[in-house]
Amino acid sequence: MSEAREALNFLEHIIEDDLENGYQKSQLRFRFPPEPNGYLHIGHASSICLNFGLGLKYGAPVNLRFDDTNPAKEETAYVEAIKKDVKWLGFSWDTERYASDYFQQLYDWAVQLIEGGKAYVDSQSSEEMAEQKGTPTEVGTNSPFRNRTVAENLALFSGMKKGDFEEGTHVLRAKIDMGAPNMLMRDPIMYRILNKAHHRTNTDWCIYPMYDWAHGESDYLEQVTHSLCTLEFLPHRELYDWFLDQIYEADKVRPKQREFARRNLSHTVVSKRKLLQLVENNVVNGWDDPRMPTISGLRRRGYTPESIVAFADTIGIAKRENLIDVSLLEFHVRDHLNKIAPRVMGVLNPLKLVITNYPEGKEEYVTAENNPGDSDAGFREVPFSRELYIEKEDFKEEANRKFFRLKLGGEVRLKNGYIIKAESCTKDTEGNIIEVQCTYDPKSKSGSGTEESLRKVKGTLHWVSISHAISAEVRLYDRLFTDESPDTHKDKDFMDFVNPDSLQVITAYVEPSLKNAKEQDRVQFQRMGYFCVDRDSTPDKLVFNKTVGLRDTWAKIAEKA
RNA sequence: UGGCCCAUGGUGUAAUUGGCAACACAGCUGGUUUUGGUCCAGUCGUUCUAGGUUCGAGUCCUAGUGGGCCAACCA
Repeated sequence: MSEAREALNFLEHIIEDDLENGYQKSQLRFRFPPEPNGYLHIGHASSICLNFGLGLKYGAPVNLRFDDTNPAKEETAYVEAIKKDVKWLGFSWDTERYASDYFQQLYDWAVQLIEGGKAYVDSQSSEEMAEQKGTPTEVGTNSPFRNRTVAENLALFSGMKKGDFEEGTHVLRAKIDMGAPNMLMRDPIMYRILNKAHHRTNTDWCIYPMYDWAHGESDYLEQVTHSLCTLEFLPHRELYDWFLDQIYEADKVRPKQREFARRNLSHTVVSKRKLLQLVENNVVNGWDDPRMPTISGLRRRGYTPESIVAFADTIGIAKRENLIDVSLLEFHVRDHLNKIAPRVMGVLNPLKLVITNYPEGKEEYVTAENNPGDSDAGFREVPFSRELYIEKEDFKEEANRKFFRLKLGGEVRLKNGYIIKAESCTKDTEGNIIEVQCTYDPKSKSGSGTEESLRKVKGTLHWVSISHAISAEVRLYDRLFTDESPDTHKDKDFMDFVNPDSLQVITAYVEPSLKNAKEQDRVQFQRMGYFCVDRDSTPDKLVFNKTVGLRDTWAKIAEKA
């Protein structure tokens, strides 16, 4: 059997090369390293799928490491939320680590650097240091403290650790090259004084390592082989390697940082800072608002983890800039929900329909298929009566041939029920249609096997029996931003593009089988879309979120006309 | 006035590493359908430009063009 060669992304090619050049497969190790300063979003999901996917592919462990080197912004609540999201996506980490686990080791290594003349304590203000840093086109100048003696540096650094100094008075810097073309190599800061309690180490420390000093060394301590991050860290790689050079021992695995392009989703923003802004300005109702591109928001919206993983697999990973259309994400959630979501009937925008020749007071049950694509899904009974609600958009007094719905004198089938014919309608004083009167063919009942029941009519409408229906709050969502790339405009702030109509709350009428629906239950309201039960739902009041609509060919036809 | 990264259909990614440019989505046509859904069949369309190396270039080289990143005691 010949097998087509599997398509690899560029990171997999790098790993395959490493495997050929001496790495043992058993040495492979990855990590997902979020900072616990916010909630994970769809971009992180992509990174999670990448790292954990690589782990699965190569049978390699993947650590979940919290990059918690800045106590000013980090909280335990975020740690818990992040763990929940990773688990929900279906991944398991090998060990749970924290950069803060390594504070002592990092400190000891820093002392070693000082002793080797590779680091010094600078006692200038940040403004002074920024000035000496130069610009991308101009070299920097050395700090007047650059040549402090080892003894002096050691004493000062130890004083910093003991809390002898105020914040901002001293920092520890690596002694590299103020003339380096790479700005990050111009004597980068390794430690700063921060009199803040850390969510894990509390007040044990008042000096904290910077990202660059902590990250690579953490990778090294965990013996991570491939440290994957986004492209904006590319210039950090030289520094990552320089720091590793200072402590690397030849018998250990030497981690390598490699960079990939961040995935950008259209009509949203994926930046913790900007998402936080949306939350703080009450543009949305919290991090898990169903309009948010956060994993918690997508979960509440009704997305399945499977659909998010499938999305991440489809878009792949590369180094070029990208803007992925959110409709691809929507495709994947439809694709999955189509397979698993039970079909039910719900009328979102009700119009009363009276069947004039149906006996008053009569009620009967019709049999409905739970999922036409899944023969194991079974059937249920739905109550039918003389007075029903249908969708307002499904009736017009007159319409052309393309309108496969109800019009005066026209026939249509009520899903799982009877064929009806619209006879007349009633309007209010403003001319709005408020009721439609129709007649039904008693012999046309679905599944009855009669000749009439087998008749083909062009349209099929969903409906609910008014006296049996349950009213429910339904939250409809539109794109959060009107622009496909709201945060890429130089002259405008992304907040200028917030869609004022991104949330619409309506009262809908749903079939009684939904009475005991539980939070997170996902259903398809036939012909309308996929919906899930929100956590605001109570036994007395059902609340649904619209996850995504069905593919809507009719909308395109209507648009053309 | 510097260094580095990137460029493949409308979108996102592939291309057996120099050998017939493919997959998914979107679009369009038709078929099936008691969801204008699903499913099925078909179809449209691509290597930024100019040189060079080569029997052969999306892939290698040079130049150009376009886009991005880099001057936080953030990560």
